[in-house]
Formats: sequence, C-alpha cells, structure tokens
Amino acid sequence: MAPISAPRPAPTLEDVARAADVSTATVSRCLNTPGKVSDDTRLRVLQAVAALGYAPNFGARAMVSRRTRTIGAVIPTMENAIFARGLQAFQEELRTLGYQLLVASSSYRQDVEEEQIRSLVARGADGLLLIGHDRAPQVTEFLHQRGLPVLVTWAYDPAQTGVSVGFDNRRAMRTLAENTLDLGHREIAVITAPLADNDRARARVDGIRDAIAARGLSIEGLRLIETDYGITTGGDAFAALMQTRPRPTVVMCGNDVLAVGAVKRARTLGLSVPGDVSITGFDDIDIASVVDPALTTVHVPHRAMGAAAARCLIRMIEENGADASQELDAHVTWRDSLGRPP
Amino acid sequence: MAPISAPRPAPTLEDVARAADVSTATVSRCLNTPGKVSDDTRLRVLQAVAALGYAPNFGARAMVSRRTRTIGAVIPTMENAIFARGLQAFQEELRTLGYQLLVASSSYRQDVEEEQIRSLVARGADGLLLIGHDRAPQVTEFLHQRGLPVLVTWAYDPAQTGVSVGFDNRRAMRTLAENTLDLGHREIAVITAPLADNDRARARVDGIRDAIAARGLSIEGLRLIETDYGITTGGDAFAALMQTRPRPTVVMCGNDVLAVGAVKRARTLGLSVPGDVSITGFDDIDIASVVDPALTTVHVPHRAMGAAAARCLIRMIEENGADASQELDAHVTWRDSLGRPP
DNA sequence: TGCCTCGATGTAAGCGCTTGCATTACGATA
DNA sequence: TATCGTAATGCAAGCGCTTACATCGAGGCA
Repeated sequence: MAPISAPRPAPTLEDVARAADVSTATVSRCLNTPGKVSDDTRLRVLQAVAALGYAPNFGARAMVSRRTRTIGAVIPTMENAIFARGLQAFQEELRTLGYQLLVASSSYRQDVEEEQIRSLVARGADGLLLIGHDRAPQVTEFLHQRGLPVLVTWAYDPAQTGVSVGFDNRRAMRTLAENTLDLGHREIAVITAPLADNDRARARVDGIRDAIAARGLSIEGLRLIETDYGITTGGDAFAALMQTRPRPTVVMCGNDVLAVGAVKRARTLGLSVPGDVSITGFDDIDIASVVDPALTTVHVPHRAMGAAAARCLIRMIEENGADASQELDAHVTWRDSLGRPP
Repeated sequence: MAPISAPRPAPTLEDVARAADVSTATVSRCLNTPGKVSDDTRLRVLQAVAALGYAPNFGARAMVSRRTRTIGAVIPTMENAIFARGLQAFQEELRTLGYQLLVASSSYRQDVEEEQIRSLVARGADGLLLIGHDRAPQVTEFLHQRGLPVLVTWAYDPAQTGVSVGFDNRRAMRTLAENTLDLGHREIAVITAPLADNDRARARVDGIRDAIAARGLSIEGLRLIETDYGITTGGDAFAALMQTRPRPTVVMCGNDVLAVGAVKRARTLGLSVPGDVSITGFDDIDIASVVDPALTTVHVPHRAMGAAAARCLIRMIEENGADASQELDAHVTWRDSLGRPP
C-alpha cells in the first residue's frame, strides 16, 4: 500500500509569479510571447516554472482563449485496422502541430455518432475529423452554425459539399471491377458491409455496377450480401454465395477482412482460389498479404491520408479558411486471389 | 462554396437565463440539481435551453468543478491490433460511464510517453491509463504528487506497486515455453521487440528463460534477436536465426506480428512449419489464425481487459480509493505452427 | 536640461460557470 | 394577527488565465 500523501494542488500562475517576484501577466507573457519579456526576467520565471512543476490549467486557458488545441475524431471503430492506422498517423501529425486528439467511436451507428459529435463539440474541440459523408442533416446544420471546422475523410466524393481528404471509393472499385471483367468474369457476386449509413460501402458497390453497366452488361445477375465486419461473417456470406446458381466465378468483397474470411472459407469448402473462384478485397491492410493466396485488392494510403487530414484540418483552424478538398490515389494492388474464370 | 455565415457564438448560461427570465444560478441548478428548482421554472428553463441549443462551456465547467470527465490514455501505437482492440473496448465502456477518451501514442518511446502524460494531465484528465510498468521515476513521482488515479494495463506483475489490470506476461510465456520443451525442443531461438523500456517484452523473454532453467537446462544456447514491430522485420530476424548452428528447432516470437513474418519467411526459404521448424506467437490477434499454418500462440483477452480497466479506473476516480489490481487469464491457444522437432 | 519615445512591467477586467449565502414570499403555527 | 420555518430564487465571489491599457524608467534628441 503506497503511503497516502495529500495530493498537492497544482501550482497556479500566481504561485509562479510569487516565486519569481513578478506579476502574473509577466509569467503569462513569458510562456506565450517570450519576445515581450526581458532576458533575465524570462530566465527567472522559467526557473520558477521548472521548480514548481507548473503546467497551465487547461480549463482556464480554454475559457479565455477560446481554443483548446484539441481535435475531435469520431471513427466507426478502432478495431478496424484501416481506421487505427490512419488515426495513428493523424495523431502523430497532430502532435507535431501541437494538438491533442480526442477520440470517440460510433460502432457504425449514426445516432451514436451524433451523440459523440455533440459531446466533442461541447468539450471545446477546435475542429472535427469525421469519416464519410453520411450524416443526419441536423448534425451538419449544427456543425455549420457553430462555425466549426470539419473535415471528412476516408472518402472523396466530388458530388458532396464540405472539405474532404480521401480517395474516390467508387472509382477505385470500378477500376478493380473492370480488371475483373477484362479477365472474363461474368458471374459476379459481392459481399459488402451494411450499406445503410455508410456512403463508402455504397460507393464501392456502385463502382462495381458502373463497370458492369459501362460494358453494356446486365446488372440484374449481380448477387450481393450485406454482412457485418468480420472474418467469420465474410466466410458465411461466401458460403451462401457459393450455393447460388450459376455459381459466381468471382466474389468481390467490400473490404479485406470480409475477403480474408471468404478465402479461408473457400479452402474449407475445398475450392481453389483463384482456380475455382476468384476473390478480391479492398483496403490493403496487413492481413491481405498474409492470407494464402494473397489478396488482389485496392491499396488505400491510410497513413498518408491521416497525415494529410491533420495538416488540412489545422490549416482550416488556424487560417480559418475553407481549405480545398484533396484527393489521394487508391490503386489496384495485384496479388494472387484474382485470376481467370474457370 | 457554402455560403459564409458568421459563426454564431455559442449561447451561454446567461443567454439562457435571460430567455427564461431567471438568474444564471437557477439555470445552473436546473441542469445540475433539478430537484432544487420548482417544476414550472425548470420547464421554462429547459425550453430555453432547447430553443437556444445551449451546451455548457467545457472549459468553464472544468475550471470550477475541477473535473473533466475525461480519461487520458497513452499507448505505444494504435497500429498494433492488440492496443487498438483493447482501447476500443476501453472507450466503449468509458462511454457508458459518461466519460470521454483522450488518446496519445508514444511510438514506444519513453520520452514521448512522458511528454504525453504531462500534456494529458495539464488537460485535466481525471485519470490515466498507461501500458506497462516501465517508466522514469520522475514521472511516477509527478503523477503520485498530483494524486491522479493511474491504472497500468497490458501487464500484471505482482512485484510492481500501483494498480494494474492485466495478465502475467512472464507466466503465460513460461507455460508456452514449457509446452515447447515438452515436445522435445532443445534448440530454441527467440525473436522479440526491443527490450529496453518494455517490461512486457522482457517479461515474456524471462518466461522462456524460467522454463528452460526449471528443466535444469542451460540458458546459454538461447539465441535472441531484438527487432522492431513488423512482418518484414520478423521475417528478417527469422532468416538470420536460421543461419545459426545448431539450427533452432523452434523460434518463439514475442508477438504474433513477428511470428507471422517468421512463418511467411519460412515458406520463402523452403522450410516447412512445423515440419522443419516450429514457430510460436503471442497475443492471438486475427492475423494469427489467418496465416498458414495458423499460429500456436498465447491468447490475451484484449477486449475484456479494456473494459475491466475502464471500470476499475472510474471506480478509482469516483470512489477515490486505490482499487485492487486484477489479473486476467492468458492461456495457450493450440493451432498448427508448433510441433515436434524434426 | 526638458520632453518624447519606446520597451518592460504591472493592474485589473473579464471569460462562463458553480455555489455559499442572502433574500424573498409563502403558508403554518401560536 | 404576529412570528417563524421553509422552499425557491437571486447575488456575487471566485476558479486560473489572457490581454488591453496604464505606468514606469531609461535613453535620445533638441
């Protein structure tokens, strides 16, 4: 049992001022605008700061300066590697810019997201990072009237208003689908995350439809299963699709995790990939190259996106301008899970 | 371009008071201690609150109440699935308890961790979640004199002071090593994350040594490579170990990512796992069961640990007691990468 | 020498909120 | 009817900080 010592109250500006024998204003200036203070005063003050272990009180500073140097982010879940990785880069960049990250996750639920957004705003976040465009109008309205800088990421949709840093999910998936069609596939099935409230997932499916339509082929035969994020759920969806007739020659998955589930299940079912059936992913997370056969997927520059988002958002805050949206490249990465139809 | 509307300043308590024709004190009471206000006043005030879209100013409230309902967490990196998953659970539990999560990452660097800890404290975190016990004494001292509740997790070491919620890395790895020895392995090699500043990594290696020593075998021959977290780095280390003579019959890895790298490289080198060489992991993240052959590893209850940590920390804060440490079970999960020596 | 300029410092007014204490109005009690 | 207790409300201090403005002193210049 550690000895119980009365928690010493944190030293205040006034304590420092007294120790250095100056006014609180001077201490404040030392810390914020060192140029306005003479060298020896500054030295004295800084020594007092160090001696007392002084750290400015966040609440007080926030109240008077109307800034918190805190950025709020609401992501669906950290458990998904694509968000974790991008968020890590976002946070690292934020740190170099002198900001902290306040994170909340919505578990892909729009109502939770709204609650989290309001909470972050109430906590004085100077800016918000949000994933995708799908959002109730009253939330957008709320944010807009608060005049709070908001950056949307993990998506870049020219049709949407608002600043975003991301990639074009629809176009990227369309390219992959075109490659699939070029190989001769005609029986296409899709496994996707639930489409409601998820513009990225919808865009990816739309990309597949675009490719099919552009070839003058019929969209009718396109089989599609929506299922929750997970390796097992992906496998189950795959098994179900393999029961349909004519049997799909390729299963395009909305993300790598579902695709990995499909690949694993294919092996269980005694199907060779891509010999009997091809499978594609999306995101290019680690797992995509670990699974056997390695996934042909769409590579998304998660880290670059996170870092770019941080810079863009801070620019919006500090130069309070509506920064321009930024599109990053997401390209097909060829590995082994996509081949010619049997 | 969205129409530029001057950001309306957030309404204050006083605005609400004026609208409801009461004093600010009454509004404050309505929000915090509704019982002390008459029914019709309360109704009037709440209507005004809704009409104005009032939300209390966080800084002001924090300053006067000395609470922020914010928990700070410093983790090595979100990119590592084991932290991301646990943190997600931690955050979800926090949310149900009415707290927000402030996250920082240290990139496994002690100096960065210290900086982040100080920053979180300055921001008024009501409590801190930290990973592992390794920390400069001045940091522990700082935290202690601040009287701030601190919970250590991802580790449970009976020899350490301070409250922790975690598992015994050393004992878990010792068990796995004993299983390995039981299978007849005598040429053991180890790939680990850098040991400096990482008590979990050291504990795992010590667990292996314990097992060997307990069998009366010599520790001398134990080959060990420290390398950064990553699939590729794990593979490189594996390749290097395979050059040593006598060639290891088993490579025990400090975590699953390194182990996956080793397994993939073994295939490249034309070695069969576990026919020619066995490989073990630690953590049991998704990737462990995706790789082929699937990893024999130590299963860590990341989600349960995160949730338990949240409950424990909040208890420490709200009942300001030194809660008891909690040990969770981490057990060996048998899959295919560990077999008899050739 | 006297006046002005300018850099360094101090003074004090809030920022928006909570809360101890004072005040008010009412019904109950004697 | 005079007195008192009580519930509801208001008043105002103060949390720790930033910053506009006032003050002071030391050169520089005529």
